[in-house]
Amino acid sequence: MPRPMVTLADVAREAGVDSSTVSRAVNGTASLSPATRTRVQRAIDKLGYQPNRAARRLAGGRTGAIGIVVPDLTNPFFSAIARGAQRAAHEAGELTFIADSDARPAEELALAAQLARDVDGLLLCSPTAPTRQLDEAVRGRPTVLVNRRARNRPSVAADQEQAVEVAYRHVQSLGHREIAYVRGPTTKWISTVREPVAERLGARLVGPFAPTVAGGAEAAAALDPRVTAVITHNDLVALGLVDALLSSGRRVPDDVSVVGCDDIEVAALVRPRLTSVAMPLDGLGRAGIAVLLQLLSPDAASDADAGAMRRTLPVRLVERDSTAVPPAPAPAPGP
Amino acid sequence: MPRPMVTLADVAREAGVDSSTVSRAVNGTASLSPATRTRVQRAIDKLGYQPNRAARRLAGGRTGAIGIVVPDLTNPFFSAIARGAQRAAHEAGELTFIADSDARPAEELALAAQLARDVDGLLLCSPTAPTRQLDEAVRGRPTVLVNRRARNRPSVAADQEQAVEVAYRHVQSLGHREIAYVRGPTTKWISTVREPVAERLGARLVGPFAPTVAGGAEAAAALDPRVTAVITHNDLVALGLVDALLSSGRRVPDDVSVVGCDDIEVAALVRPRLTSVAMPLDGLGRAGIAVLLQLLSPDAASDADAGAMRRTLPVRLVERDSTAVPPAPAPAPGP
DNA sequence: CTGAAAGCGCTAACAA
DNA sequence: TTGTTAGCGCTTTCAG
Repeated sequence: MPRPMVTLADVAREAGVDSSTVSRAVNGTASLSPATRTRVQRAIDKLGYQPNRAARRLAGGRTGAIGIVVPDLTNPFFSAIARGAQRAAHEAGELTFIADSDARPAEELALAAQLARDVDGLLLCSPTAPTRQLDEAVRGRPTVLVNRRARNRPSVAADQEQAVEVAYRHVQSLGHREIAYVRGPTTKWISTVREPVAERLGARLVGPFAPTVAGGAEAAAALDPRVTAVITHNDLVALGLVDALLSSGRRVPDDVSVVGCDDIEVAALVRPRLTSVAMPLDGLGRAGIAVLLQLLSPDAASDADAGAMRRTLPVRLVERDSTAVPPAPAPAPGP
Repeated sequence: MPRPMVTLADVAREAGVDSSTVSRAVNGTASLSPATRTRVQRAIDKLGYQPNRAARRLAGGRTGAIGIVVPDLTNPFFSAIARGAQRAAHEAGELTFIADSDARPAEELALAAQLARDVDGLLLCSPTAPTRQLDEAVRGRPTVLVNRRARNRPSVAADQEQAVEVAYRHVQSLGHREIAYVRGPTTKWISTVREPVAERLGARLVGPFAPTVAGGAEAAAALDPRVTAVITHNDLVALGLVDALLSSGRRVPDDVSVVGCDDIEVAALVRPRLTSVAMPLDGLGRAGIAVLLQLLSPDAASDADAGAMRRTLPVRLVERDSTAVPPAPAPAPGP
């Protein structure tokens, strides 16, 4: 039988004090005499009191919960970020609610809006909706963007410019000259920073394609045959690309080298093992929570400072078996 | 600027009725005259009213939220179930909160207990804590177990006996005679039903090992060299096993055939493509929500009926490249 | 069919 | 340092 819930009033009665005193004891809102403090604590322990989140929120207090919105939990990229965030939050004593927007901007906004009413702060992972609309959805709740930047809003992201550069330099140093970059969804922030870099470096852009295994297969079909090295939007695309390439009789890395992005777990499991640019997934989640907690802290930074709260995490190339020196060029016409 | 929240009272004022009337209109709790109904609806639309979940819960009503607890979101098995569940819930107009227990029973109980206070019902995926403790944690909130059974409690699960059988029959029909089953964690419900079946069929049990890629690698080392076919606890184990086998110079499927379980997405991406027993992941999530919604419905089944609410979903073998006929046996000593 | 009124459990002034 | 007093927004008797 579900025992009746223990309330503040119950504890107060047990301890022989007023419920507001118990509240203060629980929240550390004011200083109490050591005597009552221990008396209250004993009552709490005896009764097994647990604060009621709904009541707290209704009364305008903190709930101790953080909301996390991700586009797709089945994407290892996001589940890794979510896991890192959740762990960091729990270590700080905060509960997390995760919600999956199914990569639909409307859903993303709806979820953010819903969650915003029930939690103290929000972590929005790779949100695609316009900043303006995001603002409206969260209605002033402290929010940090993960893997996306926006003017004057707290955010944490991996160094995307570095990601492209490190991948490009790698294949370039191997001797490749015809290098392609497979574009992901154009609306993503990540694309807007990567693609100019890729272009400047001299890569030829192909796509855009969906950031999925299926997208990678499509990209394979669209690839110029002269290209000997490909850098992809993410590992999923790389996986689909490699798979399609192999199926069509081309060898990896003998005929074409492939570099993925994100270094998700399976990258190390497939054959050939995928060379990939490792993103600090766990770190992104943790850093996101760290920033959010700071925003939430009583001595909260002013709104002005909040804009300055951006964190950029470095990436790292993990070299495996999907990259090698380019095939010998067709013999040039004799002199 | 975050506009002030629109409340029932605001709507009531706008419509010229009492707030209780608006409440009734919103919840369909009682019959209203068509006239007021439309008047209220118009006011709601005009003001953009959204019910406040915390207030609802505090007042003892439904919140329209469902909690989902999974052991590990980075495990594709669970993220697929969670996705299915979330979609089904959203289609029914329910919000979902997902929490990851990090595969720790204590955490699992804590999360269930926390969530139980904020949602209408719970979906517990592959919970490992004892039934008694789970009961205590959810405190009478409608709860359905996914991928785990317990006496007299609503649950949905894949047909695990069939899973072992179908895998075993497959390699057996290929001609294998020395067949091993790699055990997962012994405390899992799934293990308690599968292992007796495997044993009865004639498989030799090895393990237990962790249900991870690393566990698979360990299993490879522990494998009797005479074994020509292996059925694993899940695909992750199969992946690790295959990888270790290949690294140690044995060929798959030429020397040893491997059958995974769950048919997670990467099973089709690795080389050799993994033969696997597909579990109805999306279906499990959806079925779980379906049962839960039924439990939640006003004409809720009595507790007695609840125990009868179990659903078993069929599995299906997906044959790929990791299984083949066994290698020719070493020539027997001549007659 | 609809209004009035009493809380749900908690926090936050405001007094004392 | 502690008690008193209002609500937070909503559901739900109980009248009418």
